[in-house]
Amino acid sequence: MGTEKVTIKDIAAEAKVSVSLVSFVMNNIANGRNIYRVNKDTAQRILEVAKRLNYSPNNAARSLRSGKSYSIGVIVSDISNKFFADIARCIEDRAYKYNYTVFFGSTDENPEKLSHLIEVFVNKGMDGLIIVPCDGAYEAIRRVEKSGVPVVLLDRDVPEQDMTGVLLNNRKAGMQVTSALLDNGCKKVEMVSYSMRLSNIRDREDGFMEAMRNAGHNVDDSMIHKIPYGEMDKMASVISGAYSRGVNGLLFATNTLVQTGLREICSKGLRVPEDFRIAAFDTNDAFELDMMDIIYIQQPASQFGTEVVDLMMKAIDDKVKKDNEGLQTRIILNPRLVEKHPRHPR
Amino acid sequence: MGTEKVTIKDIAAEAKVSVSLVSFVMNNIANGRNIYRVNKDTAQRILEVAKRLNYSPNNAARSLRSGKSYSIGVIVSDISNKFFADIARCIEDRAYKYNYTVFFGSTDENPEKLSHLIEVFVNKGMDGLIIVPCDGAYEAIRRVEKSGVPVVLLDRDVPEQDMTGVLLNNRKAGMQVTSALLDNGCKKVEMVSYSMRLSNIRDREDGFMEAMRNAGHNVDDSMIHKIPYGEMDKMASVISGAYSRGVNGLLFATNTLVQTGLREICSKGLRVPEDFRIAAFDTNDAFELDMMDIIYIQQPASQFGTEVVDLMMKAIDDKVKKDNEGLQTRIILNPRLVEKHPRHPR
DNA sequence: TGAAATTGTTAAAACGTTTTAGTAACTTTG
DNA sequence: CAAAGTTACTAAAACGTTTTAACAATTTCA
Repeated sequence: MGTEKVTIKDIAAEAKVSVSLVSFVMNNIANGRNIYRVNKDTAQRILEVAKRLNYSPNNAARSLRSGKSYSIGVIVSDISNKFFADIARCIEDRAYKYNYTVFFGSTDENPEKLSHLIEVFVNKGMDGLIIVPCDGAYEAIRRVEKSGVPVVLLDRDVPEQDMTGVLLNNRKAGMQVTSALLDNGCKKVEMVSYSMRLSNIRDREDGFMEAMRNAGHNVDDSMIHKIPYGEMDKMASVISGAYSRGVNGLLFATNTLVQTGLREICSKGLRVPEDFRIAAFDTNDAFELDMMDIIYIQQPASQFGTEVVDLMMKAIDDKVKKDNEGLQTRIILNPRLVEKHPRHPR
Repeated sequence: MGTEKVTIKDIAAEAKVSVSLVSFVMNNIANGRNIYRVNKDTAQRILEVAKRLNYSPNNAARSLRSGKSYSIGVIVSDISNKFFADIARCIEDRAYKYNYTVFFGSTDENPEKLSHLIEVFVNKGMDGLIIVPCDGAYEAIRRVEKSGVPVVLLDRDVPEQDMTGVLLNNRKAGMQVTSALLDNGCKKVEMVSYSMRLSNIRDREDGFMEAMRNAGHNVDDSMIHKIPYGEMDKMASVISGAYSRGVNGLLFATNTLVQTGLREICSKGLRVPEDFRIAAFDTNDAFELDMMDIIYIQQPASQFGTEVVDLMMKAIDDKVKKDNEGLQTRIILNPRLVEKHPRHPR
């Protein structure tokens, strides 16, 4: 019972041609090219038979022969984080258009996990890797790229080396969101960030500093509170410290930070926006709740997805053509500022 | 430069044996069996060489020859929904233990999309499909199962046919959460649900009705407000209707519904839990915010993941053994009630 | 002691594609 | 009208595994 798989051979028999010809037609005519000068009518006949028999190529055989897997690996820090989940879906949709499939993996900001995932994905024969770098994994990323596997960075940069990637203009975003806090009447603004050395976070911090300076504030490092990743319990003292210093505007560097920060603020019985006005980067299910009074930077998830896949396809293409050796492209996307002030703040 | 892929042939040459022997060893000895009576020492030597050369099997070749792809497809309604995202990660982790890889797809509750995904996944040669059924796609699911592809249901049942699957005891969950609302002093409780015919939602509704009856309330259908999927604008009138009728407890059937419901409640300037006490199923980033006063049913994501993958592995095994024809297993998980009442409600 | 069973190993076919190197059959050139 | 070129097609090798059938060499059995 069931799917007696129809192969290229069945089509060849049915259409009374050789398997080679069928292969040519499937690969080239179907895509608009005709570098193998096949007769128009024969090609048509083959395509018709293929459709009638409901042919679908055997991926394993195709991979084996061509050495390509028609799949890419995507390594993010946490696929269940809303920001990455949204991008993941866009990547998937875009890759589907190129007939590529996508595998996902999460590092939890752990460089060993990242190295492990790179190894697993390379061993599976992925044609390329889209990577969200984490602190301490830069060497591993450089190594796999040097070994000839196309790599495209996402969301964050790798220091001291130009690599192809798609990033947000985080500096600009940091300035925008800080200015918005100040414009909303905050006299004393501080920032809560991670201590990890990640390009996106550093750029957000720089943007914050610059906007503060531009607004005539004296700025120094003590205005940015850095929490080590995984030590969220430090948030309590950060919040109470800020409150005691009379801070009335808080900028959080990521959606995970703002989540914990808000929880802390609530559990202390403090109010938003009366005691603290809140601003953050990325989005979060909670922001959708209209009760939230918040300013945040929305990242263009679907642009991230399409651009990063397009870059990857180009990189894979260039590789088989041995073309473009050592050329890097980087795409910088623009942030979008969202201000939410519910009608009934109460 | 780089990964000159080492094959079984290289190992054979290095260890001075035939490729067949290497294959036997890799497939059987490595897994503890020795059905091919290979010499212990030879086997050891081969394994050592393999490790030294950092061998990793070519998946395409292995698939091609064996007819198995060592991959499974997972079709959920929306992979960016927190509930499914959490389960997805657990499925992935569990499948990895069996050396299987996982592909994901989202239906958005659209039966055509589901049929399409089934076709795509089957054509890709998946060894089995884990499916969250959506309304109207039951025929397609039965068909693919009949055609011989192992199918395991997740989260929801398919009516009028026993199929293998992992489900929550939604009836019990509905009773628990309704009782909790009543215990918290709600005198008049109603439910907001979807109009889709989904087993999990129907069971939750049944549980609600039963708990209400048990508590001595008169119940009828008008106490359950059914919103068509994708017509969330209907929420506004549901909320204001409930408010005008003096309802003070609301049970939402899913995390998407409660999200919209809360937004609506806030934007009307109503308060939680003073005006409405809120209860729901599934979780959500927003629930993590401690400001939320809410009662909800937590589903055991990691159990869902492990059980569903284990069932799948068994189904694939049974299939190659032509064993177990027509036998169905279903696993019913237990809900966990969470009550969150923040210390500083406002 | 000779036949039968067991152990350890290998050769070779097969899986479904892609791609190289060819070959007829025509058509164009000089 | 022969040489060169073009068009339309094919045979066959290759990709890296798994698995069947076979074969020595050794051990067990009667």
